[in-house]
Amino acid sequence: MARISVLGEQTHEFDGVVSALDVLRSIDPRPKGVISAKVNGALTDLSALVEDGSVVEFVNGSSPDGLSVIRHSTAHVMAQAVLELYPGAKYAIGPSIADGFYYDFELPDNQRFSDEDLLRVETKMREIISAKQPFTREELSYESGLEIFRDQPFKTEIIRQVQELADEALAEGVSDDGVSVYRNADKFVDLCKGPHVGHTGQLGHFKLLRVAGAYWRGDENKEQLQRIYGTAWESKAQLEEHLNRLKEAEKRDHRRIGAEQDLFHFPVEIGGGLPVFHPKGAFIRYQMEEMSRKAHIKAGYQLAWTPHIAKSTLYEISGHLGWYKDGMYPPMEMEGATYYPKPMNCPMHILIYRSQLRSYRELPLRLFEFGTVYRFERSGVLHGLARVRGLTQDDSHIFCAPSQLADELTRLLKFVLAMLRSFGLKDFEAELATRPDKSVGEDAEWEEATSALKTALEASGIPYVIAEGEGAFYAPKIDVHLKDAIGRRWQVSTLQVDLQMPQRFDMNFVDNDNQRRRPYMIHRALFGSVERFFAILLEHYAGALPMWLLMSQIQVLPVRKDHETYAKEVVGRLVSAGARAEVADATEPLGSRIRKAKLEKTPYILVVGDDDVNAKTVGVNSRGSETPNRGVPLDAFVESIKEEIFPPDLLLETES
RNA sequence: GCCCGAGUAGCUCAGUGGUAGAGCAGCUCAUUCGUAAUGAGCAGGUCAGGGGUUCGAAUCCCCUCUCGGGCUCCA
Repeated sequence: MARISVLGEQTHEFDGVVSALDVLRSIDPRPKGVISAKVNGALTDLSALVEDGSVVEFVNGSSPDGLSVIRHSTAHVMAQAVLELYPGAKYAIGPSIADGFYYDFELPDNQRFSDEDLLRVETKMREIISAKQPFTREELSYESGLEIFRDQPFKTEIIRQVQELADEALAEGVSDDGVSVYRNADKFVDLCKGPHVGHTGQLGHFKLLRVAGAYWRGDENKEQLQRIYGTAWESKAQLEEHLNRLKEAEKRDHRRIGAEQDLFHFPVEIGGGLPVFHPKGAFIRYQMEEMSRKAHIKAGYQLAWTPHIAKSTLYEISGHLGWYKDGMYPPMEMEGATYYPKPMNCPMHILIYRSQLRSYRELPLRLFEFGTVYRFERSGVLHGLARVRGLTQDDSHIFCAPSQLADELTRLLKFVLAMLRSFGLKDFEAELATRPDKSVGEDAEWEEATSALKTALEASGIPYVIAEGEGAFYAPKIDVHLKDAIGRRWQVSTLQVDLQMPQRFDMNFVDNDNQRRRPYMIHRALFGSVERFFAILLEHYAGALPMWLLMSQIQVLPVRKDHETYAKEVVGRLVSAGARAEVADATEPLGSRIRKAKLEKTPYILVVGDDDVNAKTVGVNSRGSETPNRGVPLDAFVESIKEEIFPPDLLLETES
């Protein structure tokens, strides 16, 4: 007799041994969509036996756990297909990942996958899927495992490393008692912890996406394997939706929009990762920066300005030459001194602080600068504006008394979120990154700084997770992530409590008891880098940026040449109301000019013809709307756009 | 940096060993039009660069550069 509770239902009783599947069938003779089970909270095969007294929960293919099982099983099918097509291929690991899966291979004779090969692999996978091969689990000793995989160096390496890599190996199917493997129909066996779907027929809504290189165990000193990425879903509809999302993401690619809208480019003559901004792009930057500067000044920051290069001494004191020399541009020699392009602004801001004796009355002292820094990024990591070699940080350094730390961080995080929200971004998550293994400083300091960051996070009300050991070597930090319009996460702002620089630069202030004390230092980038934030905005808005950022907000289109006088009058009204508007001369047909203006994503296209000249009206085409709104009185239109032509007023938002 | 892929007009692309092509964009002229492409003409190329094979190379081979997808890295 076995008594099994089903989550959300009553307890069932069975004679003898039962599997999760038996339990499921006792509830529903023809269950649909269930592909896995959780027994006492642990994800397991439906075929797994369930002990007396267990609590069982069934996992649907559309749930996150269910999708992960489908993806992992699809990865196995892919490995089976590759091994059949390439006898002698070595296979490494094949986990499920966000939206899909991958599997790493080493093909015999140094063969490489091509895009056509992916189609062949897909075809083979579909054969395996139609064959409805069952996934069967076996538990083996280490010795049997090593025997089965004697020709598979990656598998045997995983098994052998069980002692020193116990945790990692656990995820690959190695446990203290031995190893588990999964077989499909005697044709394929893989070292695997599971669970899997019952048989391959439960799979099928997948697509192989691309082939890429990947290092064995993620170590660039080890061999490079070939990785195939794929995506897999429970239903055809979900798969198609995902493929559409990928297409949508491609359309939103900021590099594509940047070219289409003539915003920026990367001249080869200048070098990789070094963008130039064209007039329209530069105007957007200008608006971003001006809005930000004004907000900072209102929020009690003082502006700073610092040069682009400095003597090596500065970076010896700051420690950058010790920790990050590889990421710095190489030095220049001049008159016996060695200069480096700056990789960070903080040492220079510290020198401003240190230029005089500071009183506790001056604290918190908040310095702010759009500081351009240069970092040597390896060629393969460059990615449009999102990863460049010359970037402008909206960088601030706040120096405060220890007692002010928690309040200052709370205030700062609120400011950061208000600024991000004023760009129309709404969905935030944060990570609190704690002390890494490779770090400097006293435990007590780390403890204090980390707890101050936590206080700020709690006060902000945004969700956060702890990223254990992910802090910088000198500081715990908060990283703010945002979700864009199509659900992608981007890391933007970072707040760090520096435990090193104040000591390295021997900073101090005179406290109210006339004693000299060490100030605390907070580093903060809000956009992160202006370039990257620019890219995020372009992708979030799919190129249709908020009106206040744009150089051209309104285009006025006279129907015929003889309407141009009135069109100019309209532009005059708009400009005196503070908008940026221009006339598109009637040299081309109206339809053609409308099309052009719409492709440029102009927020408002005003068409003026005979009726409008007589009635002092405009025909309004709003961005995103298909149908024009004709005969709008000019005064009413000007009134309606009064808000959106100007940058949002951040101070109002921070106070509310 | 490493693996794979791709570079043809400003952009999107066709051209697989035999005279370098189209559409859009640009320029000129004509057209004056009420909501997503008016017409005609002109101009535009070291086929990424270099080397090789060949009677002949955009096309085949080698090297380099740049870009893309990943990996590693990201103060």
